[in-house]
Amino acid sequence: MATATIKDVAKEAGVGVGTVSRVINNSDAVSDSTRHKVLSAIATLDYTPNANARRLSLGKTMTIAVIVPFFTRPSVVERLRGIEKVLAASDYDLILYNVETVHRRRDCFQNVSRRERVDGMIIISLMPTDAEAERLKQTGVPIVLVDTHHAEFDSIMIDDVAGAYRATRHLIDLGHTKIAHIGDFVDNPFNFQQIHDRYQGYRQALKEANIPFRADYHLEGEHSRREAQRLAYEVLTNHDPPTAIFTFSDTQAIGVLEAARGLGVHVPEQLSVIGYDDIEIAEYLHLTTIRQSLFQSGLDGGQLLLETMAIRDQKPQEYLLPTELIVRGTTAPPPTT
Amino acid sequence: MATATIKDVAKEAGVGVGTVSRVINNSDAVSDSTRHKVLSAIATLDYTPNANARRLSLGKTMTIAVIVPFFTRPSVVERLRGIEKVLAASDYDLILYNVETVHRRRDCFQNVSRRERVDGMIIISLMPTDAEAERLKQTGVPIVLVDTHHAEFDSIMIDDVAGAYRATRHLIDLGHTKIAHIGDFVDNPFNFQQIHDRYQGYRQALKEANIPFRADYHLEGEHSRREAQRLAYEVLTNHDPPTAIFTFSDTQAIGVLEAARGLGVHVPEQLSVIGYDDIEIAEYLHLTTIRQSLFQSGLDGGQLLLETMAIRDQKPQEYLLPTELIVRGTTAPPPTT
DNA sequence: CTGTTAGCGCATTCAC
DNA sequence: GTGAATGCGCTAACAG
Repeated sequence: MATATIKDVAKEAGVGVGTVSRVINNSDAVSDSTRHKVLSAIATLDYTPNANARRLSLGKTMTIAVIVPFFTRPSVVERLRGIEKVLAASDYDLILYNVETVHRRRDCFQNVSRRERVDGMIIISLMPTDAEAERLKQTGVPIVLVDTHHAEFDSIMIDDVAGAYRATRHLIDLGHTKIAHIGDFVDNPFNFQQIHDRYQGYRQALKEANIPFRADYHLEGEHSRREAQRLAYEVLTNHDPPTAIFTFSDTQAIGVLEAARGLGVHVPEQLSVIGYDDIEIAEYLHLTTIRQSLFQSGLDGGQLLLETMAIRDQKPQEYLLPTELIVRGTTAPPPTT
Repeated sequence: MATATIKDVAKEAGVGVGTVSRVINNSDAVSDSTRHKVLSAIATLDYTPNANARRLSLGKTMTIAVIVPFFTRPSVVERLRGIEKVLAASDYDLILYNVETVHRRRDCFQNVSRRERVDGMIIISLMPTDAEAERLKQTGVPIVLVDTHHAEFDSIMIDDVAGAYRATRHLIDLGHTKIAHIGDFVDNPFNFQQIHDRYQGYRQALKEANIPFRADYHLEGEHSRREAQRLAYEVLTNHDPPTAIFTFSDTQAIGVLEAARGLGVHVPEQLSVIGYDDIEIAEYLHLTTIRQSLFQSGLDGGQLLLETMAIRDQKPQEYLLPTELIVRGTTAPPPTT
């Protein structure tokens, strides 16, 4: 209980602490006989090195921080899983910072990377401002961005403009012209760039098809099924309702489906719905959506960080992950009224 | 970049390191004038204390470990969120250990609590064996169990036997007698007690109603929607199919719903389905289920750990969280053939 | 009130 | 090969 230290082991084995340290770290400069003595001393004392002391001495923490917004969202969980998977296979521990408020966001950005608390850092979906990036960079800890981007750092990106374009385009190709978009607040304190990008993709597809943008078809609200349902209800009971709705996420698409069900409007006969992410439940719901490589982005991000920590001082690497249109049962040509 | 140390600050401010340490730790034994000097020195040097050195000196790590199986499962994520919430409000960091293999389970149980790596530990859903408990106890780190139990530790439990009993009973009250149960493997290497408990609750309700247990109505499989779907398909295409199915989780219930849909059997007219957990999507799916306090269990677990770490050496506390039957649209009386 | 000093537990020179 | 000494950065106890 009074956990043994390296000194105890040294005494027990009748050697110096240096020697013990050497066998712990697999130094080859130890004779087999003494190594054996030390090993058995370690065993009888049930000794484990104190990680803190080790880290202090080494100047490394063997932990990497992951900063993630709303980690309970299905899409985020998938990314996290990817990161966790590569980290679990390494010697690094993962410390999780969940941010659900701007205050917490600021706090994490300012403090986590400092205090030699971590050897590396992964930031998911939260785009650093230039000022934040500058500060982050100064701390010297390797950072990789997943699902977001900044010139100063490594990043695994998803082309959300293209993804949203593709979604909208799918609707247009089906014959729709009255296409609404339900998303989060484009201007948001978290600096979620994805919201802006997907909105842009939507606008772009519209423009390209010469479909005038209608402000009353662009609804913004907090990210939740409930809120999306409310917004969908609003636009669907409009005097001139849309025949298709593209949502920022599958979660929101489900809210739209719910609103439609409540209103008795049939999907996809009377209303087409397309989401974004392709979360697991989407398949069961026959939801047409844009698939992005959620899990893969986490995997890649973790991998990239590990590499960056090893090499150091390279110029930032950027990877772009593809999106894919998954056509299922919630989209169809508009009603031929 | 060459991060300033407490010594630099002391020199800059023209004081001793002890004084700097005092102002950092808000000791009141510092005059306002010197405190001010130190503070400004800290500011100009952009100094942040090295957390590692601090921890080594203090003998505390200010981090707590959370060991969680399959953290991507919706129910688990909810619990995790509860824990994260109380930890974020404290000064403790959360380090996450996800276990998806028995090997990893063993590794976590054996090593995480040692090496003064953490000040406390929360184990979710994984029941320690007596041997493991013994070992864990010896490390001296406070531990609380969430959604599982052991006499040696604090725990936040859910009465799964009662929950499963309630679910089965609901079906029986509706008039069903041909009730199947789809769950995980009762004998599993992770030592998930919940599987056993829910199975017991099912058996108990059956017995109490004098409904003989049928082995062919008890299906076991890996925990996933897909597998549950497969099992449901199997039992539903049986020569004498059940009229109701109780599943270990909502996720599996969705698989059952999917199988029913594929087979063209109507829910709830021809088949009743009841799940367990009441995950978010359950409401949208009109799934009848047993609600357990997922988020709350995390909250309580985190809180309990914080308290235990402060008080120390109390006898283990046990809390039991309630379950609740949520009747929605997937259960009804059996068909009156 | 404040400067000085002795560890915290381990890794790493440097001599032997 | 191996033991002893030095330092990682900080806190706490001890003088003053």
